[in-house]
Amino acid sequence: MEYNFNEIEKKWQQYWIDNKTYKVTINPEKPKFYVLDMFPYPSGAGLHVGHPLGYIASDIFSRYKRLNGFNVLHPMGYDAYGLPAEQYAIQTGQHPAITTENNIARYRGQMDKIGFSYDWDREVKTCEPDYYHWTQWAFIKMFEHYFDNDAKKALPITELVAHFEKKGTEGINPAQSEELSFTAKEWNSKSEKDKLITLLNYRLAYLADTMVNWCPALGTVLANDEVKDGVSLRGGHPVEQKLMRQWLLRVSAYADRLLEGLDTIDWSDSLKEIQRNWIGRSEGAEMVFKVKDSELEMKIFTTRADTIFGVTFMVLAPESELVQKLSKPEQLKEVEDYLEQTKKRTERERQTEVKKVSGVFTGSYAINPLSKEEIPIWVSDYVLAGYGTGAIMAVPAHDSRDFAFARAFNLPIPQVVVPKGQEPGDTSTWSDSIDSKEGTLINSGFLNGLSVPEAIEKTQQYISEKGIGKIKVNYRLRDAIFSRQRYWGEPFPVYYKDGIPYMLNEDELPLELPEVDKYLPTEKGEPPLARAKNWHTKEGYPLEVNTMPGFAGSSAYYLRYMDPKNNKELVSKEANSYWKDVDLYIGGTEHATGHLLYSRFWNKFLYDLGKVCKDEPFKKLVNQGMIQGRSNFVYRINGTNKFVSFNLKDQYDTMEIHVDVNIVHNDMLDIEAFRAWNPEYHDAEFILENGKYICGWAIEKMSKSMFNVVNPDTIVEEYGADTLRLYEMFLGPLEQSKPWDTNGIDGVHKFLRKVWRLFFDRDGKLIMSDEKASAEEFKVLHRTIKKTVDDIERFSFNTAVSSFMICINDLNSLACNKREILEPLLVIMAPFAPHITEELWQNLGHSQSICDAQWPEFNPDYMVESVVQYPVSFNGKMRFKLELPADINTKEIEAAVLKDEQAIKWTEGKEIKKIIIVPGKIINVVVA
RNA sequence: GCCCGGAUGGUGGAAUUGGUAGACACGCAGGACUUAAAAUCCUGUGGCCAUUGCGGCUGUGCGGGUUCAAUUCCCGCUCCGGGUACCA
Repeated sequence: MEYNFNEIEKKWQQYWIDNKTYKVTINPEKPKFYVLDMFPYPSGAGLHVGHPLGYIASDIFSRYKRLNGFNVLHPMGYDAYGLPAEQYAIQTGQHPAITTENNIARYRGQMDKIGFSYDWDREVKTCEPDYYHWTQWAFIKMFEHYFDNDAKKALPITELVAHFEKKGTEGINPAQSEELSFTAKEWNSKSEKDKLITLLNYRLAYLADTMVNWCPALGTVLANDEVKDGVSLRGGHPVEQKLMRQWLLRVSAYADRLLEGLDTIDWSDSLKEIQRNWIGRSEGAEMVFKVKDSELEMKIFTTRADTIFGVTFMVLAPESELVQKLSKPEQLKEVEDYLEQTKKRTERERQTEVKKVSGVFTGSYAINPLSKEEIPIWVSDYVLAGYGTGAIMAVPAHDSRDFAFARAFNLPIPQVVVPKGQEPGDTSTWSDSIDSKEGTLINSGFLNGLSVPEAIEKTQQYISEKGIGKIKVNYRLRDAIFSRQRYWGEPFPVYYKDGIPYMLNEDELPLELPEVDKYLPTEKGEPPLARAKNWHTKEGYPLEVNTMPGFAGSSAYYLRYMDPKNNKELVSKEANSYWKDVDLYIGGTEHATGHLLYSRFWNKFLYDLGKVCKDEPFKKLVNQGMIQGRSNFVYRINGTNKFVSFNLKDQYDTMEIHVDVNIVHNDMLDIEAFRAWNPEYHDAEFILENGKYICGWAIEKMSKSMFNVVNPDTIVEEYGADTLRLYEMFLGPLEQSKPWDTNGIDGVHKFLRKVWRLFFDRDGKLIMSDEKASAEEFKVLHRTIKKTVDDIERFSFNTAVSSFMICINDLNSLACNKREILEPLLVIMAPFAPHITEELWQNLGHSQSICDAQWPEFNPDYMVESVVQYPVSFNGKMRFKLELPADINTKEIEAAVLKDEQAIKWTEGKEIKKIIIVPGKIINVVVA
């Protein structure tokens, strides 16, 4: 009987379903372990071999933990809302719910064939009302809370209101959009409407007019993490800045906690670094510059207060409100022209034309609070409205942007910092600003002679005392825009009364997504939901027509898995206090600044509410690398239908053509399949080398257009799921990106057949012996157990697979068929190749699934050696090996080496200076 | 520009704490079995030199350094990948 993977895999996949092998429930008797995969967006293309890489790794870890006595939560679901389904709906008129459901079914089918140990009873789909009920619920809660900077947590907005009623804004420190200050009397005299408008300034979910990334092609706004290089991440469409009234989440309030939390979690350094950069904390000072002959003031943020004597002009962002106020009548026309001109530039142009200096003088002057000098105020788009205060003090000598600007407009460039070991220079000869992070202050009044850090300290002290400014921390992280002008997303639980937003009652949730006649904006340009009939409350108030963005549904899904059927709350106390947090999260780095930041924010908010018991949701995170495509090429001789093999192509004038990698094996073209692949090639002729047609290859992105997409189904059919699992792991380190290359897959498949033959003879008879195993056999087994444990624990699955190969090769040469050895071996291989091990396990007479077997304990006694093969080196170069008893001491080893014949040959005529002996490891003889 | 990774045979990769570089696998070459093929098994396989035997030299992107000993640590570069950017 041969290893019939098709039959075996089908059999066990059915067995696992029938026996609910992977169903998991709360069990206080056992320690919990939560292994999570980033759930997929079910696209129309189905899974390709890159997707399961992380799933296989997490599955191995889950099974490993289960065999070690843990109660393992290992769920899967779908991030089902999203743009592609809607785009498709627009084109075809098909309801996105239907295409999404179809795609999910396809994904599920593909995943089932790989033999994952998911508890499918816990499946979630973000587009189902039972699920988004809790997305909407969380939104209402955010609306009803504000962030208290002193308590460093979210508190009910009612507490803020109570404070306002008694003391106004006095003595309270809330996170806010705009710094407001009013007395209790002022608050109490506000109208109800005014109060509600004012409160939006504090709510964690709030409505505001903000500059948004508007993507005309997608007809929606996008969050910062959905935009890259001025184009949408999805589709690559241009994005422009637009002022719109939008829902936002006050993520910035949690900036400090998001930053500090990174120190407590086990994520890769690079990922933590990406998040740190994205949060972008910078300490500095906020300073006030008075405007000459005016009551107005300019507020700026700087990290380099020490360079204030080097300021020769001020710059406002074009979007700043001060621009209008500060522009003198004689300059107004010019300023307005400039604003018009910058408005026209898209974000993309603004970024690509970084070097192009532009700006306009307002006609106003500011007064340097320290030097009392009058300095001109300019407007330029190199200053961003969204960061700091939207205004800067320009220090041209020590900032390259300010330098370029000063040069372009002939503004003075005084040097104020001299780098260590240098003399003050003539700035008119400079081609760029000079670095000023270290050095000594000059031309700076009372700061002269101080070092940079001393000067920063002294200036900050001075401006605080004089009330010119204050020390301030700024963040790059901005609040997340939460509205999308699209159909296929969660509806907001919001209605409007007199233009003011109100939340639905919790008992009215979920607010289900309505049907619409078309998935397009209305004539008036309103989002698709405005087409829905009866889209208002019982009382007739209109409901919100925006929907939530993609990251809404993925921000708390890991909590829902703990208690997926609960219709009273997101997750019960009981379930949350048992499962707590995700112990291992595996997914791609592409979510570093989106999902992984938002869900940490979302979780921290729920933590503040007391709904979850952990401040950080994902204890350990591992990024799997991307699987790239490996394309194959054929070479057609120009003007013919003749194809020449790779190594002969230089002799002809050829054209490189992509060929479907599925009809190429080990770079060898299946000529018949090629002829059938495309009618154009039906009569193709070939120039072969050694009777074969060899294809060229290249590493490219896996995509349909390059014909290099490989589906897991194809591999499963040809080699089986166990081979696919082993091979994806064997390909290399999990975290590394690598091309999919099937050239080595025969090796792992051959390995599984060897395993099979250890159990069955040629006639399919089980050859299992109950004889006592030899010391040698035990040594092989226990060496493998130890290696496997070490490798799994450090996510080095590729070396674990090779240790299995070594083990099987060794047992083969020992002709070992002893139950004592093979049974534990099956258990340690089970996480990697669950089907074949189940089958063999059953053949050994077990009636229970191998999933519930016990992990064999490593016994070091079997590893003890009586002799050591010492490598003997001379001056660090290994020359020969010397077998010595393991229990002799250093002196004895030295003596043994010195009298060894080969050692004598190497030391002949030379002086032995030293002999280094690391017992059990190495001997190194140092000779002159 | 800045930050973070990485570079090892023809290929994917291994070497976990500074201690035998190239495990394991693919590919290739040769051989066994076979009428033949497939499957399977055996041998060899970093490079150069010597191959009549032992063997010798060299080698982990490049150039230095530390050390008895460096793929591993330090300094300086080159190239590749990722993140990020008029962030004041």
